[in-house]
Amino acid sequence: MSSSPTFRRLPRAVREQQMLDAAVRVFSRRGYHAASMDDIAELAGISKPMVYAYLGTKEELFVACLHREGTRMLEAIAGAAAPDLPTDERLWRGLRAFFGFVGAHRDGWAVLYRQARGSQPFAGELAAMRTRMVEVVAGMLAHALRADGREVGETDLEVVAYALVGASESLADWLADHPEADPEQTATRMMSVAWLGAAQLLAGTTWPPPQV
Amino acid sequence: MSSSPTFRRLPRAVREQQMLDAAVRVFSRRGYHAASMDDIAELAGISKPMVYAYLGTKEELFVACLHREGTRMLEAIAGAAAPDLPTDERLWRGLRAFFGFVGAHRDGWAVLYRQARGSQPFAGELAAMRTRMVEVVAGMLAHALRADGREVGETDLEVVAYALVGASESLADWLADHPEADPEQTATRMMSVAWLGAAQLLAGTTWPPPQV
Amino acid sequence: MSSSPTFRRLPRAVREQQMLDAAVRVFSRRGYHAASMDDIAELAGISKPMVYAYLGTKEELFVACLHREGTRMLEAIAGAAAPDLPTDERLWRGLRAFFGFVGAHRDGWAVLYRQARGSQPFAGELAAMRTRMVEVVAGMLAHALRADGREVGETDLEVVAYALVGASESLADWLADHPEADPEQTATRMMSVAWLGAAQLLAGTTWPPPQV
Amino acid sequence: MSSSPTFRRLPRAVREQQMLDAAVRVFSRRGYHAASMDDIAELAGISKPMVYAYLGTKEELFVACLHREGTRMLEAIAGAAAPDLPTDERLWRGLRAFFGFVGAHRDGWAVLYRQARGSQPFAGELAAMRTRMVEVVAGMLAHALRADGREVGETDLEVVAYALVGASESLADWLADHPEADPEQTATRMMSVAWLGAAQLLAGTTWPPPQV
DNA sequence: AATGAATGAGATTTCATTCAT
DNA sequence: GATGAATGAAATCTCATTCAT
Repeated sequence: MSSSPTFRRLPRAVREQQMLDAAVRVFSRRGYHAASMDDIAELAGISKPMVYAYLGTKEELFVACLHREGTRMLEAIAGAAAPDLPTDERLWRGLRAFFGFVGAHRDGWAVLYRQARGSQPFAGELAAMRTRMVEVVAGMLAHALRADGREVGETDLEVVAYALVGASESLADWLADHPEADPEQTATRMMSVAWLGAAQLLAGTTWPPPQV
Repeated sequence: MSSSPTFRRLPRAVREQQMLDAAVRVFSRRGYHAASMDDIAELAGISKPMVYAYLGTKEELFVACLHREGTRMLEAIAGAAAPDLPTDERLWRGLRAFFGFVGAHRDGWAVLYRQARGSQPFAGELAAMRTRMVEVVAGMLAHALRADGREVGETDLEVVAYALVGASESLADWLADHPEADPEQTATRMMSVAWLGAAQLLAGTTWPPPQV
Repeated sequence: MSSSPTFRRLPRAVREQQMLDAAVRVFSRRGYHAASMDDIAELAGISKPMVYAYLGTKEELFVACLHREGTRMLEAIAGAAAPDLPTDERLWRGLRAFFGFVGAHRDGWAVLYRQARGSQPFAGELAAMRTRMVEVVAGMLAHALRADGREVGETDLEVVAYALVGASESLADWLADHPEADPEQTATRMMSVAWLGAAQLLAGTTWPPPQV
Repeated sequence: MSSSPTFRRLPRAVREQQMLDAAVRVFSRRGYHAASMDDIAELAGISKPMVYAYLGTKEELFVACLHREGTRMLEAIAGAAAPDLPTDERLWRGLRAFFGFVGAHRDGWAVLYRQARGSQPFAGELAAMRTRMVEVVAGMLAHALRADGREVGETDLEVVAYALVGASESLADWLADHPEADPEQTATRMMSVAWLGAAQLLAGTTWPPPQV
């Protein structure tokens, strides 16, 4: 009897995933503040004290969501942009993976990320993820530069990467607001802007053009 | 005597500005939810009921802040980017004005804007401002294209503008997080990416390169 | 110039009536508590401090409304039920006047009265009005009795009068809730119950019938 | 030990009754608006959030009180007025039960009922209870009529029932204001008026008498 | 392991009411 | 006489969080 086929006492790891699933949904739909721990516990089909026991405070719970979804997204991107490909191909595949992910998990990353921006409590986690993201992009660019025998200041690199990441996020929003749009085509458009702009920049072309 | 130096009973318009000033500061520093109406009233040197009487609900108050700061910023940009200049010059001056504004009002627009993203109640106001912004940028690009005798689909234009706006917002964040950074130089960097990328794109170059 | 044909500075009495008109309307429509002094002042086309200066506190203002409307109603009844008529005729005319008044001033009587019931602050005024009312009815009954050479205990008289007044009030509510109903017919129905019941009672018939 | 005499953590049903008891008292004594949720919670010996958790909004709480007390009273009346008794006996027992109930629970039904009248939010509940009450009375009258082979229009019946209910309520008020009065005697007085009046009316006697 | 019961603390909002001009 | 400006005080409601079973 205790070993009934419908498990009540699930192993901890499974329960935690259920809770995170519920939390991501509720946070996404209602926003961080409007979401209540009651809502989350109810959607997870579990009592509130369990949520606290397993995942801690509301803030900690949100960070956990952020972490899981962010990691999933980074993995999707990293898995697509294999390091042995040429840089433009890597960038392209990375962007495609990014927009694909955003399109597929409308509940997930992008929404959480938007919630987190501008809320001090999450600055730490946010900064960490952004850094990981920027590092990936900057890494690609640096690799291309080195292959080309060129050198660029670190700050320059960071800023460019930042701009690319920001542009992508912005288009992710645009995509979220235009459900009929095609993620693939959006990725193509972003790639055009990014690649052409970044390529030129890294090739040494600058603005304003050198005054003769 | 009648013009006593300690003013009580100020006219409505003055008080409203004081309140908005206070509200912008508090919202920026603590975030929308953590900010309390008590805090705002206290900083404005007035009692809470006055805030409600003049500016309405907390939500309405935030929208009012958003509106005032956004309008100020748009005016700063529009004032800098005179329509009779060449496009690259307009874009450059616009960006310089934008980053200058963000650098000078670190409490203002950019932070509020971040708060508002992802909060449904502000979606309307936000969309309106983003639209105004995108229109300005898209207008510049379209002008340049037409002057060049080229034609580009409206969606393409919108997406590119979106990407540029997003990239700029992202760098504004970066600027806010790096107080030692120079707004002017940040503008230059952004201009490089934007102009070179957009210019190429609009010039007809696309990615991927046509396969031979 | 000061004697412009459109009077701004109205004599006090007129202003007070305007305010009372506005107050009766607002109290009736929204209920005592939901009605705000702002609403009343606005509808009266005057500033709030004037309301306070002329008619005092919100509570006092409500009592003033109650008083004015109640007096009007009592006058209407008293005017209809001339003391030199036979008792049944007086009662009938009184009831007809009462239901006519209620039908005509649905805002005034019914709602004000309903508001006031059960609110301690107005118990005093209310009790006074009910007493006046009960006295009138009891007076009619006593007159009829005396004319008939019969005597009835004072408490009995009061209680019967109370019951009649209560029944009338109840039908007044019913009338207020059934706008299609005819006040005159309602008065007739009430008269039937009242007269037949009271008449029998006063005639010496009682319930239960004397056990043989 | 487990059944410690100082109970904390009572089961929900018990706490709900405690809260309703407290709410009825506070609402009765202070009136709906003057009553604060703090007062009620304190009298119930519990914290405010529990009241909200179990019984909802202040409005809902008041409706719950109304419902409980109204049901109790109707049950007291229905239990006393057994359907197999002759009509006058049923009416008499019903009235006695009514005045007995009102006399015993001076805090309860009658006072709440008065609060509710004229407040829109409670119109629904109120109408329902009044309807139940009127139906009971009208049922008695209709039964008597049918037994007598007579027929009366439905509206007539409703109006008469209304008048009787109103008269009873009014005497209930009178009883509440005269603590020394005897409920039983008050019931007798009401019965006299009601029965004699209604009996005559239903017997076909009307007012005015047919003009010869 | 799991949960119903319970609460401290604080937020927004609304009014009646009064200065000061 | 008349009013815009201003506020003290309070009420409702919600939540994250924790006992005790």
